Amino acid sequence: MVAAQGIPSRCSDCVIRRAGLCRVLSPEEVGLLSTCAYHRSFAPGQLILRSDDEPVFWGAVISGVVKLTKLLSDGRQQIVELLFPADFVGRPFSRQSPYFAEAATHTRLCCFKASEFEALVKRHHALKQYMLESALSKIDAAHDWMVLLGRKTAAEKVASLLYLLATRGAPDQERLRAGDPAPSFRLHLKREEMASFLGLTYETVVRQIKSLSKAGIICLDGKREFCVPDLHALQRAAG
Amino acid sequence: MVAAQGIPSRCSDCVIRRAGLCRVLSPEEVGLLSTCAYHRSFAPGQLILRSDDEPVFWGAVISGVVKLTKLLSDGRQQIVELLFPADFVGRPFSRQSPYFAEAATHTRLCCFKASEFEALVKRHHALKQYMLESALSKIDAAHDWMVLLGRKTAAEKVASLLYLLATRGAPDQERLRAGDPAPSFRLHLKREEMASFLGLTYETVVRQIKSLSKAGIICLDGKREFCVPDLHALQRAAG
DNA sequence: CGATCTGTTGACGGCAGTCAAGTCAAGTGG
DNA sequence: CCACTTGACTTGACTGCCGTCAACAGATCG
Repeated sequence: MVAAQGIPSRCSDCVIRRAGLCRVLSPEEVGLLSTCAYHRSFAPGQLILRSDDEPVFWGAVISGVVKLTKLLSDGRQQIVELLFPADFVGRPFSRQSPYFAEAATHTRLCCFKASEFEALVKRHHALKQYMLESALSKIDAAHDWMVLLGRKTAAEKVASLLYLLATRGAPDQERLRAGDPAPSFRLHLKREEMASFLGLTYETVVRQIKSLSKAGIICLDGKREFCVPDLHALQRAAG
Repeated sequence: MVAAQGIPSRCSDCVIRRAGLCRVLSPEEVGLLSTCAYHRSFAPGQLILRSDDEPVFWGAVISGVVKLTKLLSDGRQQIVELLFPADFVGRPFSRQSPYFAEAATHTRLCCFKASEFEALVKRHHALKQYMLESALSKIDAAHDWMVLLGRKTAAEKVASLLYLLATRGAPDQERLRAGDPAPSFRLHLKREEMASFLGLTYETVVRQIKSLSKAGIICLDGKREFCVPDLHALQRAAG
């Protein structure tokens, strides 16, 4: 765990005050949480949590993208989840983190002590209800991703990821919706990270992006800027 | 949903009274639940919940194995989870089931009304805490399976599934542990179901089982009876 | 300027999918 | 009891998708 300067947070004017877990907290509960909360920044590639470590803090993503990864003993790696702003980082009620959490982009977290958060969850039922419903949603998302990993072709996998990032991976105002006039969006992941999330190699990701681009389903502007002329076409390509 | 005879349950002498969600319920809470609980039997292959339907009941597995499956629009299928005795069946706090639930073996469920169970969860904090912790565990398991689907070879996938079934898929007293003297255990899944869970075809599963058997890591007795001479060897073969 | 990181492209090969045929056991019905 | 069907499983031949390996291009940076 890397030492970092703690900046006291003021929740009332926080950009995620009305989203994620903070949304369900009453002003008093936010006050309680904010007494032990502080902000931290992470550079791209920087480790946030180490697998098997006992985490000392958890947090909420304020900005940036966090990837959760697991390793096989011989080094093969799989990204198992991507976290976006307002998502919760950490695994309550376990002594060991089941995965590595790593900043994919420059990332800001609102952190709080693990023990104090667990106590808060146990006492505050709206928060516990939120944690439960959000865990159930994450199970649904994991199941969807298992279908992708087990049954989709490389082309469908890449299309699925681009669709996900276009519709979910950006701040609300930047998200694409059906009918939008082909705005571009920025890809926050490297080719290698896309591959690691999709169960592919990065060469295959490169080839499939090129193939989608040739088919006119996406257009590239540089390496990281995409536009999607027809969101439905992308969705169809995703299977 | 197939009509079936309801049999009033008596929880106190139920085989799963001390496991799963029933374990965390006080006698009074069990009493409350049992007023709306009834047992149902399902034949192998019989549908329990249909994807996109609004479920009218949820339940707990008393005996048997339940598979949760998802479909792609062209019919490709993926099993996303297997449920064993004491596991909870259903997706609370959602109007639509995200998957099909189907009996893999002859199965008995203890069913209760969806609405009454949700109300019970909202009021009883020990139950809500159990549902939360069990949801978080299921996320961990789903993540592990994503690593399998994304990164493991066919041989490792089959070995992983056999390891899982040997150590988790049987009633407590039949589970294998390291050092046990190679007892045999019964495989409850068809080759096709194994393939569907592993992201493979059933021909590949057949070939990999044969290959593990030739390597002496497992031995076959008929098609469904397995023994594992060395559990560690199987674990190593699982990657 | 070289070093490093990220991304691209091509050649080649192998793992696992596809297609097809065949075995075996359990049922079913005359 | 036998002929037939059905479902589960096995095996072989072939193919192709995607992984592997290698070279290279472009950007960034000290």
